[in-house]
Amino acid sequence: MRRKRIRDIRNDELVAAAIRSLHQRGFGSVTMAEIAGEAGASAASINYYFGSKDRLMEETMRRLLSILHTALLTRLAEARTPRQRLLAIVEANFDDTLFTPAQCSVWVQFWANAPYTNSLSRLHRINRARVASNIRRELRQLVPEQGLNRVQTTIQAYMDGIWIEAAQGDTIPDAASARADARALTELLLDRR
Amino acid sequence: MRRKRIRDIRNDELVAAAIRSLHQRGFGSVTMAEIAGEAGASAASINYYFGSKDRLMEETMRRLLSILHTALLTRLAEARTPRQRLLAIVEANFDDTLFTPAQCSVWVQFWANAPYTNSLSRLHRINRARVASNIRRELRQLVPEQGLNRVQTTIQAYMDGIWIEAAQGDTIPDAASARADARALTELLLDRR
DNA sequence: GAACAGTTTGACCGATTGGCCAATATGGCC
DNA sequence: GGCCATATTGGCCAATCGGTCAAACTGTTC
Repeated sequence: MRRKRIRDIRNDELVAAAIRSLHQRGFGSVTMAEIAGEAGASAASINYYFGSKDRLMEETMRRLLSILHTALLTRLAEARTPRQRLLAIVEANFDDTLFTPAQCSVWVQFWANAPYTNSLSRLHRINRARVASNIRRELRQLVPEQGLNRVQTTIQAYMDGIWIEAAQGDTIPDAASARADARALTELLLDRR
Repeated sequence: MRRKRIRDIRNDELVAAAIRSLHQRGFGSVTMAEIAGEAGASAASINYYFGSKDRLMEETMRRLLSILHTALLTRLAEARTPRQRLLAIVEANFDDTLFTPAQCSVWVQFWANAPYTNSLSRLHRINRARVASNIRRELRQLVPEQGLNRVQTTIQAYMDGIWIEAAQGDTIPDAASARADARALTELLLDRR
């Protein structure tokens, strides 16, 4: 077994610290010193490993996207029909590894700041388009053409809205019931349209 | 007719400039100089009229809430049945005066920053609770008790998600079709559950 | 233990920002 | 015109932050 390089260890530590710090302080006011402190390191080490604050933010967002991607692949592996694959896509967004207060919070922050940071904007646009494309691919075999666009938009808007609600923190997020609710709405849209 | 006081004129100008600036630069990076420049004034005048940047942000959010409230009252005045009142609440969120790129953008910024600013947090929590309460009041007469919670959550999540999509700017928001889509989803939830 | 690549940090710098203040301008009112 | 409350701004300051750099530390290899 290969030894883990220090570089990889520190990358993981700093990204994890960034997620916690973003959740606590917010994108607009979080500082490099806070993130470094959260990771038990110094602010300078962030520049040593990532080059700049922006790059750390970019890598943090890549981490979230990677978690979503992993959850999606795991669920897709067991899906056999278009209907099952669509539900896999929807439920992946509320996977236990993804639907936590801190990560929902960070995701909302990225939504708000993506339009104003080039690197984040690219990642965000690509991910959004990919999710939309995945949903539409399955929907084409499930609903008539003229309703496809609206069903896809509705599903995506609902998922985004649930994340917002979770990020507000007025209710503790429960991934399992979030999946059940999302599944219920999706099936309602499929069967009754 | 009373003459409009200069104070009121400047308040309106600066809040309008803040909305435009927030849309263009984002909450995290907008500066008092930019907002003042957008309004054709100096940065010091913001402190003269609002006392601080935070207070200007608070007043800006109050303005958005006020626009929503006005749109809601206008539509509620013509609603006679619980079903009509529920649709009035839903469609008010996509009123022509509210559902613009700039305002959607600003609203998302407030969502992201509300947890980290006391004054915004209060406003945000109050508004969210009020909208939820309004929806539930009508739903109680439209759906059975056990489904009430989920229908309300679904409607609110959908509306938030549509605003997020509009704020991303990949599609130009069309208030009329947004109302039609929201109405369609609401009616689907009412009739088929 | 010498040499070297990789790692870590304290100290510092330049740039930016929000807010303050004194000075000036404006405009009604007698 | 003179007076005064109101309105407006340029200049300034203290604080903060991201990023640089040289120095120090660590561990591995010969």
